[in-house]
Amino acid sequence: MDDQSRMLQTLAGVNLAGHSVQGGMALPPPPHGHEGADGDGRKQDIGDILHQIMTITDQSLDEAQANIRGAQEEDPPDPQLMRLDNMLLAEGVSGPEKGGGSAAAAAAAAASGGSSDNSIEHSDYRAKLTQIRQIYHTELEKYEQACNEFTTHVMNLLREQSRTRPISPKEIERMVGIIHRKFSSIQMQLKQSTCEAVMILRSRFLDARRKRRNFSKQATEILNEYFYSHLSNPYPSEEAKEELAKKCSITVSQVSNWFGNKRIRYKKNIGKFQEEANLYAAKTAVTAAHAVAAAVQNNQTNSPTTPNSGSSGSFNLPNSGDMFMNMQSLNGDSYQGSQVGANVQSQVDTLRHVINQTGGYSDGLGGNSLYSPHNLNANGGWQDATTPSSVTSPTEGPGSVHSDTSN
DNA sequence: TTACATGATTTGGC
DNA sequence: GCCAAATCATGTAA
Repeated sequence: MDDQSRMLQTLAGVNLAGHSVQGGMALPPPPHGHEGADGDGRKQDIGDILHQIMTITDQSLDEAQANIRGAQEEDPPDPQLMRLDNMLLAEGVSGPEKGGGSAAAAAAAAASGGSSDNSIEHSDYRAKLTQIRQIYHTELEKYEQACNEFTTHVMNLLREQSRTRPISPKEIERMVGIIHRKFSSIQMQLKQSTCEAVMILRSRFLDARRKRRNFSKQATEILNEYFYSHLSNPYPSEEAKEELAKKCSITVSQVSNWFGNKRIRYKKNIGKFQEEANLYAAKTAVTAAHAVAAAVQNNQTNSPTTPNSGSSGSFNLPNSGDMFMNMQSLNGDSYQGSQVGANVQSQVDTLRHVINQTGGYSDGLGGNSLYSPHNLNANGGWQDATTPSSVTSPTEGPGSVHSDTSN
């Protein structure tokens, strides 16, 4: 295996099929349509070349060279080479360097939801891709230089030979053509190896991204707090999702996934989540109680005769959702326990939950009947919840009875 | 090793 | 495009 291949493979973390090495030069297996070009084959080719050099006749070398160049320019591009070139261009290995990496990196970033939480992985990916790119260009340059040097060397030999015996331009063309083909095949192998390395790096990078990682405790706590304090309507708006994503250092789609999973799993087994619900309810109850007390006091101050809507009544307040949205938009952090006072709906949820917990069970259903039946309709949907779309449009609150709940 | 928890993906409905 | 539901795949604790 040659140094270049080894380097690329090390970067990609794999062992590609071994390639023969001679004199530090990569000796790849032939691309399709080329005959054997392994180590022995190459030796044979060089033998042929030397043999041809010895039999070259006295002709105009300059003219021959011109013919060679012309012939090369007219040669149709190898389709496989074109594919490789396109791939390398697309991956950002060849062509102008793109800012910070490649199309693949950009695609990977897009796949991640564009968040910054994977920036470390991105920079790692980009660093490795840059290394591959550097190796590729270094090797390519080396090959081109070697090709030119060797061609010049051969041409010089031919010049010398032409003094003693006739050399036909056709033979010169043929010989130089052999040299170029040989170097082209080496270049092709370099491109193949580079493509492989990039593909492996990319797949590894994407695989790593696909790997499931549990969210941090703090993130789970924040999400749970929001969920249980919005149990009547656990459909965070886009803004709330973004806020949660920011707080939890995850992507918005991860927040969506989390809520999707949470809703379905909660609904499937409310009893199992009861303890967790109690925990978060208790956690936020104190804050909520303080906030409600403050609100009550405020109401008494401003309007002592305001009828008490009561906790059970406020649960169905048509505008409770509006209040939540408005308050949330004011501070943007209303879902946090410390600031849950801003979220009247969540306060009500929490208090209802605690009240239900302490108030005992009305039937034999145990904890399961506590307050989820108020939230889940017969079809399993969140009865009091507005439709997800209405969540983002705070013109209606959860209390405004919808018949089009999701299920 | 196993069972369970959990994040991600897929599928189908709307 | 968002959701519910089912499912997959991996992390984790016993």
